[in-house]
Amino acid sequence: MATKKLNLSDLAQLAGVSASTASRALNDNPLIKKETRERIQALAKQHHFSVNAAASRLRMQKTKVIAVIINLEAETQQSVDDPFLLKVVSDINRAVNRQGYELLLSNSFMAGEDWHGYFISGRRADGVIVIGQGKEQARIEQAAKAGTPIVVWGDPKTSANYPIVGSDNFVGGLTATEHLLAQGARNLLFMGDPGHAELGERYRGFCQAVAHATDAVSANMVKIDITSDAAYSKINQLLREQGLVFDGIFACSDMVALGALKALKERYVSVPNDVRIVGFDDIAMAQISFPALTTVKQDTTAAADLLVAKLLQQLDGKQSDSQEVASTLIVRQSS
Amino acid sequence: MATKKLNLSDLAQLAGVSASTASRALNDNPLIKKETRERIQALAKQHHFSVNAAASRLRMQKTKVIAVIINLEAETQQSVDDPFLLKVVSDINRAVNRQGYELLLSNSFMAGEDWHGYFISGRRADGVIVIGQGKEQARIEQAAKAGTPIVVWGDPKTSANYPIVGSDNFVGGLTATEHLLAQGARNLLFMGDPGHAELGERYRGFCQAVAHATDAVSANMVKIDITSDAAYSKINQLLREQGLVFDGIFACSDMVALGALKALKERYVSVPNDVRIVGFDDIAMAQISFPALTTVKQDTTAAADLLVAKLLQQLDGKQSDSQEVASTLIVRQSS
DNA sequence: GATGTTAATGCAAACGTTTGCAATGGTGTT
DNA sequence: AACACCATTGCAAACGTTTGCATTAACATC
Repeated sequence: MATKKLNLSDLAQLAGVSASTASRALNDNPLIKKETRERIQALAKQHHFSVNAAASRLRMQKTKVIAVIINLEAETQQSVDDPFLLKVVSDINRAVNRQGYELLLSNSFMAGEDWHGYFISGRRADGVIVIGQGKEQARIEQAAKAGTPIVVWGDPKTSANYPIVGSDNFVGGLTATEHLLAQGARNLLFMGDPGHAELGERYRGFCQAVAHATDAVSANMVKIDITSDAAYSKINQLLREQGLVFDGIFACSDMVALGALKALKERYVSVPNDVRIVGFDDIAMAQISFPALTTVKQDTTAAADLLVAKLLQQLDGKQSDSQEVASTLIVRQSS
Repeated sequence: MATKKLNLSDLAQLAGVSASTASRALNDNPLIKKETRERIQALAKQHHFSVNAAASRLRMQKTKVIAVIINLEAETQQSVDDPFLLKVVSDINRAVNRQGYELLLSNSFMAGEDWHGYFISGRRADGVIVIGQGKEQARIEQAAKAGTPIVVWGDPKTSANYPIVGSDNFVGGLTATEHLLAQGARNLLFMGDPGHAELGERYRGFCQAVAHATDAVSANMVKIDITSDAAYSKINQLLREQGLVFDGIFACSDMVALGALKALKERYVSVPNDVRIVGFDDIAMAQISFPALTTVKQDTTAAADLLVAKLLQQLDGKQSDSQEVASTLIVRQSS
């Protein structure tokens, strides 16, 4: 049990200096004589002193905190545990820490409508990273307009008054679909929800590949939630009602792909012989599934670094724009 | 673009009252006449005013923030993206928010050695939730001894000076193994790392089931990292060097189980006919894998609520003890 | 020896809230 | 009419830093 709360003045007194000297010493300010600095720092360590962040933030007008908002529309229970989302959070956490910032994990529930008010005016964070554009960007736009330093993980093609970092979803969808065609699929199925910005781009890529195909190709789209459950039931329903009317699936996410895969395997449809499947994201499960899943890998690590870098730029008053990170097709056994 | 930073005094001036009245009004203090309160609250909303959290925390000596530390020893890149860990974080986030607290996501890197100094003395959080006991509990113990309000997700059987919430890993391991035996397995394999507190308990359950078996049973343990990759290579190695010397696997986590499953399928070992597999955690993938994975489900939602409740109790000065949450065997096709 | 120069440190204000206590005005009681 | 009482509001201090400016001491310059 600590005896009492030790503050900067107490520490200064112990060292026989003033609070200002102690403060400067702890911040390695060269104004203070080197040996004094080291003596005070040693004393601080010895007494387990640490600066009161609340006081420091109040005085400095900056928090050294970055808020991360997981931006899901319906906050559907399922999509929250999509491993991909959480991978993104994890990578951002790393990137944020590396820059000496802390990560405040938030969601629509806590932050409410007025992000600028809550985070920035409320001095809870210096900037905001939003994961997922969602279907409506009103709140993001409003926050940006209010002057919030903000960056978004989403589809960089979207024109916006804030920078967006994400994969080239169009090209990703295009190459995935071209791959399906090259593997001999002629009756394609897109599974996902094109109303969602990023998924819409993937669908556009899908359509373009189909349109430019040399052979006759049929293409369908089924709009489903981005969960493996939804994909599983949908495929079951299709097989039941229409039989095997497709021989290639481009799933908007790996979770969707894996749900579809399971339904097919249960009905003894051979993958990749009867149906070829390509997913998106390259979550850990993709290479562990059987057959291993062909997918479009998103470079979340690079993206996280970019997101943080662009946010810090804004904190420095500089402008920054949207940027794409590479997405690469990883061919495995499912196609 | 907001005109200028609006503070409480400004708002008070706009309302024609003093800052103290405004403060009380915003906090719904019944000292203030109801209509005055509502007038000020409306004014605050209208002007997008929000309280400066830094100042408030400084004055109140509490932050309304809870820090969550993901406590991985080697911080192995792999285990960080175990979906289960992130599911726990996600559930805790929900529970924390529900109690009106915010979640500061941290890790060993930021927090350093002295958790009490960093979080509590540093006024970054009011309490700490640690995910994972790890192999050495020195830092947790030290923080608890220093008076940090702290709770841990881990194995509740461990005796400690801080409350631990987690599944009954022993019983979980026991029932999983009994199930394997009941399904006819006689040559069992435990995959995991018993040096890890929770996994050690699961292994103890495993051993007990083996010891109490009526038939002659062989049991082996392979110590591996808790990743699907490690499991995959290990099973491959075993098959190559020794052939199929087991007919039942109890994997310490679903990720490990799925890695093993893949290796078996690739070598045309039939699951569950030749080998039965049981995992642990019940991550989303467990029911999507093929065959669907039998596993021991951990009730992370209930655990998260408990963790937060116990932490808040400590903030109220009350003591709280370790507690187990139910773990239930979910039988699927892999056994 | 007076003066300018530099290095090191201290003083005091400011950041924006919250809250104990005092003050005000109105109402009811005797 | 004097008093007590209550409801409502304001005053001012305190939370613990950081930093512009003033201060001090030491030392070199002319």
